[in-house]
Amino acid sequence: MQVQIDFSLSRPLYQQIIDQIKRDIAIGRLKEGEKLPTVRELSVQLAINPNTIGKAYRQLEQDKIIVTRPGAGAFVAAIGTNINMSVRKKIICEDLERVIVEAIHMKIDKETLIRWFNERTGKFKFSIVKG
Amino acid sequence: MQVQIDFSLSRPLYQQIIDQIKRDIAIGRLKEGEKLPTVRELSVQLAINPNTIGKAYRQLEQDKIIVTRPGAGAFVAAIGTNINMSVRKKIICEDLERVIVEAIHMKIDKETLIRWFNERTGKFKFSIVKG
DNA sequence: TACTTGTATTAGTTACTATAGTACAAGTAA
DNA sequence: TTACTTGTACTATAGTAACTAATACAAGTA
Repeated sequence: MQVQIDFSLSRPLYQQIIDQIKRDIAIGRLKEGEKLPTVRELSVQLAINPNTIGKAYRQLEQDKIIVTRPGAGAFVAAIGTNINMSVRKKIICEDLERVIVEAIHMKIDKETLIRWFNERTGKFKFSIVKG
Repeated sequence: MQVQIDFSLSRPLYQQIIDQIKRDIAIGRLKEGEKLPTVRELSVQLAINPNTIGKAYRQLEQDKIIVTRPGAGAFVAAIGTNINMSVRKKIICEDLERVIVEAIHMKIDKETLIRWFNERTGKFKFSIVKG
């Protein structure tokens, strides 16, 4: 696994780590059961305090993105959620609307935005369609 | 104009104000040249410190979303940007990817996400297509 | 002239981020 | 068992952002 940290970004370091691990899973680069680097390994590799890596792992564990076992390490969990569907829709749609608003103020026309969206969705590994 | 603040959200108050004004413009509810509530009016209406409203207005002014004139008030500016197209694409696409990653971890399938996206784009007023 | 409006400044509180150092329970491997 | 590794927990500290508070000021309005 390869994690890239950008100290110039305002986004917190622990959040950048979470972002990239979730992205690697979503893109299929990290698969269920695969072992993640240890907290101490990553802290050396990225020259970041171990507590910061630990915070990221703890958050990922809480969100059921990974499963950790002290002594063994951290492993990618199966993708899943027990959040109510209407809540999930609310969260995702609010995020989508925020991007749309941003695009409009950047004078991006509708067709361009839709094209970009379709280009991006193609890069990821979605769950199997229900039914 | 009607602004709703949710103190329970972690999103900063000044950011919520910015979000809503930008959204109202993008949705066509606020039109170019229209006068916004005064800093003091909003601070009373929302029971928020005037400095917080001022911070939101200053940010909007800097982003050229509104034009302010001390003594007169704040007014909606024309939608526009001087940001390079490749930079705009980078920003928007990173935002889109973050939503897609989130959706995948919430086990939303591709077709559903695309449907939601199309539903949302229909609600907004995009710029005229170039060319 | 009297008033309104956005902006600027200083100060204080709270929360978050990141670092530092230490300790511990659970799993691994000899 | 023993020695080691791993994620977690804890305390402490420094820096930054968000918010509030109070005041002042320049520019526009009536």
